[in-house]
Amino acid sequence: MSFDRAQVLREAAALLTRKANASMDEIAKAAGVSRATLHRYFPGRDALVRALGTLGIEQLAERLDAARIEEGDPVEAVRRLIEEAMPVSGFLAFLYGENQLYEVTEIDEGWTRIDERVSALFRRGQEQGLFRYDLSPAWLCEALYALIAASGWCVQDGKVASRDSARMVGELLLSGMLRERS
Amino acid sequence: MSFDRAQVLREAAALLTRKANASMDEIAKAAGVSRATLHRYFPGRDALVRALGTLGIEQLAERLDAARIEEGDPVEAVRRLIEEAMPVSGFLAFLYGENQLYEVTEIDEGWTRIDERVSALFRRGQEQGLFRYDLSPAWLCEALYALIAASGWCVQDGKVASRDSARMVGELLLSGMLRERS
DNA sequence: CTATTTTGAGACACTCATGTCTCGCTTGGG
DNA sequence: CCCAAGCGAGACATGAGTGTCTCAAAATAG
Repeated sequence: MSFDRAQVLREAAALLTRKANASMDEIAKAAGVSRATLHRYFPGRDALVRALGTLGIEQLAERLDAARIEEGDPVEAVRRLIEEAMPVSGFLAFLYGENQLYEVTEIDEGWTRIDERVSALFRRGQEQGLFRYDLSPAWLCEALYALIAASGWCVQDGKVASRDSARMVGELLLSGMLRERS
Repeated sequence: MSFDRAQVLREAAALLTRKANASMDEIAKAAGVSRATLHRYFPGRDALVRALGTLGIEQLAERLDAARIEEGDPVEAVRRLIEEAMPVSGFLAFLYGENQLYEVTEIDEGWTRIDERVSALFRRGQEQGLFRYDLSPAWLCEALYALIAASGWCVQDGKVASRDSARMVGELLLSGMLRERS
């Protein structure tokens, strides 16, 4: 039985999302490895959480690349971004609550880079006259994260179907909850 | 120096929002009381967190009453709700991340009651043809909480001005980020 | 002013998560 | 088949957080 680093990190993220202060023993059990082995690869809780943080950043950055948010129509770019980010919504929900991670410069810088890319998208949409000017890119950025995390929560809770989650987030963020005035 | 229960709970919530696993000693220091006194009124961490949970529920319920969400135009009711809930956004952000609280039946039931009231508001708006039918009340409910919590986070971070936060949430939730089609 | 109550500071033992170690077993390559 | 490497299980000490207690100081009531 070889050590699957990615699998362990996935299980750890899933558990820590549900139970923020789970012990290393619980994490090891959930990941299907012994506490000793877990400690061999992640020497200490900080190392594990930091690895989760950097992995989350990397995955999110990859999704931003895959969504090509710097290209084409901003509205469509936002929809692509949401569609791509939805599979990592669980991860994002975890990172969102682990506010101690922002004290790690490496992770804080990673978030700053991502924030800049997403904010640039919103700014581009504003400059093209598509997005409202009275909602700042920084706020839209945070709102996007919050809605994606919330949708991940809802899916995990059975309140929203998995295949609907991207549309729910996209429609609400872009068009709001009011009916179209025809 | 008398023991101000409400003040202690406020300080505890503020600290625990920033640092989820602060020690009882840190909480006591932040609240300006000794660890012994803190322990006299809240015998154990669970008791403190549970008190925070029930207080949050109570305050939120009071805000729902103050906003009179069962009366008048649903759109205006949503705006009133957001306006009223904003002062407790810090509390809500804390409760949102403390997922262990949902294991306490008392608190879980409190959330269920609040969810029902808010969902009823959204359903009423839908039945009056004001709100979109393709976004479920349950999802709108969660989205509202997420946006309020996110705005509280933004205000605390200096990304959004305090007096703008209610408008930011209300406009985004109701009308979305797209410019009006004129 | 005196008596009662309440609070703060600290000591103490206890629990639990953690870090580290050893040893036996399984797995896979030679 | 044998051997090296990796993993699991568990023991052990350590440290941080916690619950409980005592006693003196401070606040409050009478």
